[in-house]
Amino acid sequence: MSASSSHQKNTQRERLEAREQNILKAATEAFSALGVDGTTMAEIARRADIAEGTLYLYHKNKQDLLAVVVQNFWAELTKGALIAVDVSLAVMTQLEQLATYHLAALIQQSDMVGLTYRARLRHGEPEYQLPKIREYVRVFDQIMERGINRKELSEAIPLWQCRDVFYGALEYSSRTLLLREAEFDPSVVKQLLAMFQPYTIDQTPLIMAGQKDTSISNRLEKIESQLAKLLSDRESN
Amino acid sequence: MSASSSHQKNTQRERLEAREQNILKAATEAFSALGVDGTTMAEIARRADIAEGTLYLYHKNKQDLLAVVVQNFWAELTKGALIAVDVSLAVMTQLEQLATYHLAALIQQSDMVGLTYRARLRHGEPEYQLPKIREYVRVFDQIMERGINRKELSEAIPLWQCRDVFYGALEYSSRTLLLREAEFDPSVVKQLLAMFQPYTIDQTPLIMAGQKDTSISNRLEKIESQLAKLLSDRESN
DNA sequence: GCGCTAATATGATGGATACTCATTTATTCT
DNA sequence: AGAATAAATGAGTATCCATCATATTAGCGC
Repeated sequence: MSASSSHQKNTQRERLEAREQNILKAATEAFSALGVDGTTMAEIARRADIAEGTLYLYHKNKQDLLAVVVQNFWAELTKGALIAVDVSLAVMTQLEQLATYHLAALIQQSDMVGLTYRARLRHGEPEYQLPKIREYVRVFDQIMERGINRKELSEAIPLWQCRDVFYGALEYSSRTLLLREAEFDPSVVKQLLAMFQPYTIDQTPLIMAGQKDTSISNRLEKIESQLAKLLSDRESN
Repeated sequence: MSASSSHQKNTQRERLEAREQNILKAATEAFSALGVDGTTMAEIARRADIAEGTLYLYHKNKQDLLAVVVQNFWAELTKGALIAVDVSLAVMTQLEQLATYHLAALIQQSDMVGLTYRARLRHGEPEYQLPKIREYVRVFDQIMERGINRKELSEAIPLWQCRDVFYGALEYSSRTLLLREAEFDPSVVKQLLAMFQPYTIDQTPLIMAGQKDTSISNRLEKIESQLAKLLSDRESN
């Protein structure tokens, strides 16, 4: 094989790949700016600088294109989440990092959340979850598993229910913040994490700057036993 | 006024009202069964047994009709919630009732949740919340207020964040349950309520079997009084 | 009851858009 | 270079939302 032919083939493939990316970008921007119904296939084609018919060589239909856009969004989000979380830190800190990242992303790209709901709605099929969202959600699961392995979290922790509380609360909070036209609010994350405290088995106090602090019930138990001892000593006198 | 003329006028109004209800019912069933995109205005008209053009005498357009359908759903849900909650019981029990009712409704009418997301999406307007949903959400707020007034909940409770956790978690959980094709699961409610325990000022232990235990502030108060006694005893010696 | 007026209902029609397909253009292989 | 294959095009089609001129019905004074 000659270098030139190889090169040619390469650039050809690259051109196809580039076009694919072009379409993805054009569609993402259009959907995001104009909404699904406000975006015509003609508009996407125009933005990607191709003919309308060409779109259908890359994507079966509009719904399919939307699904790809949304999947791509969540895949990117997963990448960012993995970077945002520092596995060397305490798991509660990791959760805080993930929650902060997640909430900020939802607020900043709220339009994508709307598109996600729209993409899920494939009528007929029995409520299907996009695979890339599944992957994203697993970031949380991995942190929790780490926590259990490291004995920082109780083994009895109801994993999937915690996950639902975590993502559900953040999603709802992002909507609330947007409705109030408010910015990112760290207290949301703080409050949410506080509700997970009962599941922690804390060894070291540290963690969570600004957070008053950690496993209160653990410390309470210690105080209670000390007090009980003092009182019983007193009585015996 | 003659009885007959009054009656006539009445039936005329009633007929309009009945038609309105017919349209609402037809639209609700169609949207629910076929999805927004799968439902044509012609189909709704057919189901309501009127001409297509007549629809537009009652509703400006499809989006508007969808909004009415969704609003009606949440209004009905509010009625049900008010019945499901027994204000004479402890607030945590009321929360449990509301959570149970809410989760069951979301599962049973999951299609309506999808329609709700779709109805919210009015592009251009800055993320607007449907008034009837606002009313529904207030059911939670009222319970919480009662709890504070009755001293069953801490005054320091972050109300709107708790609300977001409550509804967010339940909404997310309903999706999870549906994906697993599972039924209503009371443990979801139990776990969620357990996370609210730290905010309770419990006078009586009861509530929530399985929950390890209860009000930290209660324990703190006890400790504080014991400590104070100890210290004052010490000083008097 | 009988016109007259206002309110209500209708469905054919226009305009817009998602998707198809016959044709054209580009690329690869010999 | 030329045949064969792959990719791209955009005019055409079917569908659907929304409108509006026309038709039907109801209200009401006489």
